[in-house]
Amino acid sequence: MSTLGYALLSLLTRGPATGYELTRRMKRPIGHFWVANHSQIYPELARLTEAGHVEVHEEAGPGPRAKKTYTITGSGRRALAEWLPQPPAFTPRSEVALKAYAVGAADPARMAVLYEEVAADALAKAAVFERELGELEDDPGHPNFGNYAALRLGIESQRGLSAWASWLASRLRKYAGEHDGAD
Amino acid sequence: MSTLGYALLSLLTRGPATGYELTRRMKRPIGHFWVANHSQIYPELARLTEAGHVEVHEEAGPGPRAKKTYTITGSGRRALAEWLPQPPAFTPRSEVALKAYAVGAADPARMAVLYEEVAADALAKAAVFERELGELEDDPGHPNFGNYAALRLGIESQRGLSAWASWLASRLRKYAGEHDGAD
DNA sequence: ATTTTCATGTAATCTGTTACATGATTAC
DNA sequence: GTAATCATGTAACAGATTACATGAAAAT
Repeated sequence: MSTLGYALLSLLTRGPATGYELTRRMKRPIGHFWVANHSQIYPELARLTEAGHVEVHEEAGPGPRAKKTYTITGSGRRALAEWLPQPPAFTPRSEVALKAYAVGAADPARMAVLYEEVAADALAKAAVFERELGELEDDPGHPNFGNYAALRLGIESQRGLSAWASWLASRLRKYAGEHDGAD
Repeated sequence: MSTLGYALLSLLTRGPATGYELTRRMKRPIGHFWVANHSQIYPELARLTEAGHVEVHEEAGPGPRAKKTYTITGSGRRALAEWLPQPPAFTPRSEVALKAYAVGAADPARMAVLYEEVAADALAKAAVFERELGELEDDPGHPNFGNYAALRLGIESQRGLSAWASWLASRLRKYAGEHDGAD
């Protein structure tokens, strides 16, 4: 099964939902860490249904097609519980880091502006996460502890990114100041 | 142009290379932040050549085909210099965070083991980056400053990840201790 | 009246992974 | 002699993005 399948099962542990609702749930807070759009979600839900990991309840919908509400099954819960403790796959693909690697190929003053923006954006994101965190409990027994744990990772990451971007921006600013007009 | 194209141009700012060599250069240190395999790289080099961003020099190769050495052109440098200061795209897709979000659906003792491993792996990675950093200069004027900057981001990220994973592991350990046998 | 929300799907395209395929040279 | 390294490609498949397509109900 694909990671998206597990992501949908994870969302369905919070309660039954339609494909439309899952598309929205993919945004807050899980969308900060995993994104998918409806054109990916609908076919994946069909696959999960065929595999017996979810069950569908159909009703008359607002549009031309039936509204389908999905519920996670025992088989779905078991599949999720087996996948979770396995070492997470990590495919490094960070455009921020890639641009840093190539930073010498661009104008340092312009790159300083970029990293000042990156630092500010990261702090703003951290603040958003912080606000969301305030509504949750730091208790592994609470059903929303997963949201809490994921948000804490987000805050940690964004703060680290902001600190790094500030450092790089100041280095580039200083260098640009020392070398402008002279080259 | 795709991000992979810019990644290859970035590598070529460090000097001419064959597709084979670029495949290896994609590993240390850039591969910590951006990965690609040769089956992606060869067609992309053909596209870059057609676009005029790189130039090819052909020689007799060890195998049945000619060995091709690629050099970045002025057009390639310009394309790279224009791309770099633009806000980096960020597609959140973190399996670690996704698993944290669903942590309540698995056995807490097993998940504690997972996050202890994640914490240890992250520290090990940070140590590798640290060693690579030792050979580089903290000076924007130095041609390898990009490597330095990227590695510092890697160290920052891995340390943050490790701290977070340790926190989560201890929370889960404590919870598992309080609740084992009782459920 | 127009826009947003709810609701579901398909098609085309792009990107990325895994596997297949060839063959010389060098190291063990 | 066997394995690793150097070197380049293609094909099949999987995963993700953008665009196309429909239509009711509610809000502005």
